[in-house]
Amino acid sequence: MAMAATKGALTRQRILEQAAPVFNLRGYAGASMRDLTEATGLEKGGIYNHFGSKEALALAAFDHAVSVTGRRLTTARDMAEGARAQLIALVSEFGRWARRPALAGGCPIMNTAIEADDTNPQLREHARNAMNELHRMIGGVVKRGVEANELDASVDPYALASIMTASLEGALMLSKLFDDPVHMERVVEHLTAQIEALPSARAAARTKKGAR
Amino acid sequence: MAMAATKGALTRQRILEQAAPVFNLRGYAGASMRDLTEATGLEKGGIYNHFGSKEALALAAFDHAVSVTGRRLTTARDMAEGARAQLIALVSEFGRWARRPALAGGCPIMNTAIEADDTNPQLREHARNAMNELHRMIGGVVKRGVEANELDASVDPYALASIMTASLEGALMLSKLFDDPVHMERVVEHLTAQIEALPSARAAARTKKGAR
Amino acid sequence: MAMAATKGALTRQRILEQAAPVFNLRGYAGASMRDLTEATGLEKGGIYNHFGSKEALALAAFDHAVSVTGRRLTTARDMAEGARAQLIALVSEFGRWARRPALAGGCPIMNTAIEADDTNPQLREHARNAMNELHRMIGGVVKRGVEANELDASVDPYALASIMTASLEGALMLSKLFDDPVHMERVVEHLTAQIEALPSARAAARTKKGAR
Amino acid sequence: MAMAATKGALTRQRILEQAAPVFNLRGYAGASMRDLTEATGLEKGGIYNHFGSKEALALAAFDHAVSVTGRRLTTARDMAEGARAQLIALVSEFGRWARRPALAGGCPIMNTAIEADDTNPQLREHARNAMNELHRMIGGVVKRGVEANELDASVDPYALASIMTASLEGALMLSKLFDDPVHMERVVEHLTAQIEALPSARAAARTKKGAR
DNA sequence: ACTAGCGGGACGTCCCGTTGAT
DNA sequence: ATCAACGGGACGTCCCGCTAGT
Repeated sequence: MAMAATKGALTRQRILEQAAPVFNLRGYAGASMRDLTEATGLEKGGIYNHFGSKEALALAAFDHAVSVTGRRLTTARDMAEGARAQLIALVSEFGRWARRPALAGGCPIMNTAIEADDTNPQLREHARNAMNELHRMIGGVVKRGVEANELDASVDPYALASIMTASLEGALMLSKLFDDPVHMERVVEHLTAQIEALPSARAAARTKKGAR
Repeated sequence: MAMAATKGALTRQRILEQAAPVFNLRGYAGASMRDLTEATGLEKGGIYNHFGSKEALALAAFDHAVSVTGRRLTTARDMAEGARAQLIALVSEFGRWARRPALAGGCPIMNTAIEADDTNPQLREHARNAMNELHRMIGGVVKRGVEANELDASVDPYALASIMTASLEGALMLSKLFDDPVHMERVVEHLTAQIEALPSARAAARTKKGAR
Repeated sequence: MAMAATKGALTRQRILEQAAPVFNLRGYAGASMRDLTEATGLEKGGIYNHFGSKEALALAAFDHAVSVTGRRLTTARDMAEGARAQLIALVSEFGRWARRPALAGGCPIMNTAIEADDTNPQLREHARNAMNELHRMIGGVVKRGVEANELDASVDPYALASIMTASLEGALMLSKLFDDPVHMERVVEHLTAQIEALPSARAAARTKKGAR
Repeated sequence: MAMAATKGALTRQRILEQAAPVFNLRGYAGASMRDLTEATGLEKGGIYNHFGSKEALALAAFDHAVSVTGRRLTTARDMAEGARAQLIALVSEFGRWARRPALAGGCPIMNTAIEADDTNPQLREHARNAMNELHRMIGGVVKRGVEANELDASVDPYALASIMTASLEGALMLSKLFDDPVHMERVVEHLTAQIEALPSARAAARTKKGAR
């Protein structure tokens, strides 16, 4: 039973892997079924066996792309210890994508946000969810840093998340546009300095403990 | 009369004004000639009298959009005095667009950069030029601030420009995606603080002189 | 004054003469301004000086065509004496058009009736008026024949008119379609026999006068 | 299945049925693709899948129209017995069309003959064929009447056909133009009388035998 | 009366996304 | 999974009827 589904599921997976970069490079409006058949090596009918419409395939391919890139970030984060180190690991991993993209075409979340926000509610919803995950990933690191008395409680987790997300995504866009990683490098450097300069909780703790 | 060629030019201008938001909202691949005829009130023939192709119209509409939004920024800049004030004025004007877009659909430069960077060399070139202008606008303010002994020479004009551009564009994307201006507000606040904290030239001079 | 209008009026007349066969051959929808400029040797502006629209020119050209062909019929009629002879003259003249059209393209009234009856109320109205004239021309000959005691009062002028008009127009269509005058010849022969066989008034008169 | 090709053929048929009255009403030059898409409910692509060009569709629609109207005539003919009765049945059926057209817009053969004779050789050829059929339908009834010793051999089948066709077509045109069936009624009455008065073969035989 | 150019829109090709038969 | 065919509609060319400027 589980095996019966296996072959089809593999094909489905293969389609997603090969369709994701196509959508990410050409956009959802710009990618044609022809582009997809060429990328997958399947005929249209073959694709339609697994996805009811181009729209459904686009959504699944987007989710696939997000999960791939997301995994890269969580892995990077998990290899570091301490809030500042984890934040810097995230910045650093994302920054690397200016030279070696995690997925051809750039960040799928930003690409989809830009293309779909005014035109495709379904895709926009997926993009919102994905961006939220990224946001929460960063905010979560900060939160745990505060809880672990590593960062001062005055650090607003989601303000920092907004700033980091915005500048990293913006920098990726700039570096892709100019085909020049320098923009990303500047932003990475800036963010790293900001993160290192985040106020430590020790002072507050000391105040509390040793006060009076 | 000298003004003989007027009528056609007016129509051309009208087309640009009405086509620009269409392209900016739907993307260049997503905007159909039908969308454009509906937006302009002209039929295909009427449009093709003024632009040789949809591509040519897209380029002209992009340039028009850029010049409109660019003018907003230069105006804001010119109403302030001093490098820091001008930088803050730019940030503030751009930040306003999260609530009241200068052009329906967001920043045309970012939108076009995202859509066209992998697919449309012509558009990408225009987007590069436009982004370069923005970059130079910010860098220029810093440079003149240094020359006027207002900012310390250690401030790298183009590093700051990359950081500001990236985070503003990224923030606009976030606020549009979530339909929530808070992301832009956080970034504006952050950038404002950064700008205010830029080292003054006097301090550096004093330090040099009075050191030891 | 009268002379001042002369040159323009001549041009107007020339346009009508050269436009009429174009419309009659190609139809009003099928004739383009280009066809008309080529036929007249004028540019579009030249024609529009004399006619406010293609529609207006078409109406005038139709009326011109009708007056030309109508004149041929009245002339033929007026060269004969007596009702039967006049009717036969009309049939004969119309019949001649199968071999030598009075106007290139056939009978403008029928052509216009066929083309315009469902689509162009203005043209249809002109066609109705023209056809009515033809009808009255035939009916008038019969009427006067009855009044002159040449034909029996039992002859219905307008029934005969309908029959003659219908079969002559139909025959012209057939002969044009097949490029074969035989159809017209058969109808002319038939109508001539019918006309000759129309009951004379003498019998009725005699009856009246010498009745028992 | 054997019926595999069914769907497309049905659509093709539907297009013909809905395009035929459009062409018949507006003419072949006057009917636009837009008129046809509106009438058929299909878009251009849908129509061009089934017909290679507007011209090809026009020809097929004409043939369809002719076959529909032709069938009406053959049915009427076949419900009568004897040459005279069959001729009268044909006249009567055709005459009915002045009040209730067999096809919106009148007789497609005449309409096409008038529009296409000077401009469209292909359509003219189809019109010739169709008119020939009608001609032969009438002539055939007469011929068989002669062979069956019902009509005298002196009756010329094709002369009668010309006269009947011409006057019926002409009468239909008149009644449509004036929106008044009286013209058709007069012609139907006239033709009916003519048909009834056709010399019988018996009379001729008797004459021959019993002459002098 | 000519000329250039306007805005309109018909036309037909091409390819899109989708379906169904095999 | 393939393949052929379907209906849809975007695209751009071309020419239409008409206007304005000279």
